[in-house]
Amino acid sequence: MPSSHQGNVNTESVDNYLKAILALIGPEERRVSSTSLANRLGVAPASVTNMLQKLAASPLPFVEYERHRGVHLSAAGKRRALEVLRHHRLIETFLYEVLDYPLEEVHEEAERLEHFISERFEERIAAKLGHPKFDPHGHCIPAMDGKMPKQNSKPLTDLDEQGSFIVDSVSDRNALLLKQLRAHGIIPGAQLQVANSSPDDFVLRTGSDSKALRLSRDLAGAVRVRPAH
Amino acid sequence: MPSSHQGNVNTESVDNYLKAILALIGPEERRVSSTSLANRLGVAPASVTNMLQKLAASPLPFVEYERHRGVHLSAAGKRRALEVLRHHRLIETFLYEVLDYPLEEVHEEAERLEHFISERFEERIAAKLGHPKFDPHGHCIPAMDGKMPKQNSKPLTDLDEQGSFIVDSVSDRNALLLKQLRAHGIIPGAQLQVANSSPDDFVLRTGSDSKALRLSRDLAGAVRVRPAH
DNA sequence: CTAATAATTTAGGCATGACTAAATATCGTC
DNA sequence: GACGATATTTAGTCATGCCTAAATTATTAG
Repeated sequence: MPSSHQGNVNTESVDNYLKAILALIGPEERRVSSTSLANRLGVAPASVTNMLQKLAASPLPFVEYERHRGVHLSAAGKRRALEVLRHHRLIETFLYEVLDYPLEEVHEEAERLEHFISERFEERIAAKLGHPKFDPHGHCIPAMDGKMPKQNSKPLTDLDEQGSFIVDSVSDRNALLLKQLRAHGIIPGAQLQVANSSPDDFVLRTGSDSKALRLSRDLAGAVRVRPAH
Repeated sequence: MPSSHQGNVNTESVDNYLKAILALIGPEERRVSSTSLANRLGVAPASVTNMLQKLAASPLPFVEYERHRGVHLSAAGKRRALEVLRHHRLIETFLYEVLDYPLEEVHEEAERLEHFISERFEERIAAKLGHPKFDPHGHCIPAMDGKMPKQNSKPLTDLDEQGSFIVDSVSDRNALLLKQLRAHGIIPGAQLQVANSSPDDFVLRTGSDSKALRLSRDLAGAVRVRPAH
């Protein structure tokens, strides 16, 4: 029987649903549709409905769900999702800093291990790393109480103006893109001079290199930046 | 669908069966009974039969099994069992050396994580630790090719003679006993002067302490020693 | 060598979490 | 406001890995 804290079942699968919902609600906390969850999780829409019904039916449920109206996290669900996200990002940081993983490989390993580490493991790697605030992709690591500072970065594909920016974060969802970005020196903290931005090509220059780069939309879409103050 | 290398299914559960069989066959490689497996794994005997039949029926099976005659590992099964054991012991060493876990807590965490780490993780922690040969309980860590040097230690409860011994290893199966042993300075490498050995009490003196200790059979049974050369 | 006991296997179920196919709701457009 | 497209849910299956109860096979004592 899988572990539970309060009537809730707490499996790897449930964790993944909660994480996916957290990722999809966005800062405005919209309700999330079954289809978008199914896409994100790589399962059939019917499987999503099934799981959501199960989650919503437990006492102290992790989600609020009404049929045909999408789903949204309860306080307990958000707490759990943030805990798993904290695990994920701490593990990524640990793999990168302590075990010298290449950036593009930390995500997959963290994705597996995040479900199985103990509170002690979490605490120990956090201590070893000096309680980091950001993972190696530049994503913020939720504090133990679930607090996350709000984000003031924008996708590189959404800029209104040209100018000087700092790479805030890079997406961890595609190892290949990540490797290419890294090869161009585009990692969190890097400085970018963003020039022309046509809908399909993003032209810029990095701090380290004097010749201009041209990024595909895919590549640029994996980068978030903030103004170089 | 769970990962597989060669027709074999490769789940946490399967790993645990293989590890348990490996532990129970002993150095003489006896066949293992369903009941002993059931006891070790904490499942019903019928569940064991079920699993063994499934394992034996796959192409390139992990086990050889004939009904009513016990089970034994195939070459592939032994390879897999040793790989998981290597994971387990490397993780224990890592938790102890790098994350400063107390000795008696490494086992439980390793037991969970051993099933989910990648080859890369295994390789990286091994490198970080300088390719250790022994885990913090004093157990030998199988090499990548599965080789294990043979053991020349004996249970403290099985000694023929009194005299001077070195603690070879301590059992990891009971955290409480382990903590008590540690409190008495009985950890791998410690020197022991073994005196009287009645069937129920084991009297000895450690290198570090001048007054004699009296260990219960339970406690003594968790210790293996070798002659102080 | 047989009978009782112990070990093992068979049979039938259950929960989890996926799937497909079919039914039903909702939405956007005319 | 109705209709077709799309999204969602229902219904029915399946594999995994566990369970209990009942049947069967082995072992041991007399």
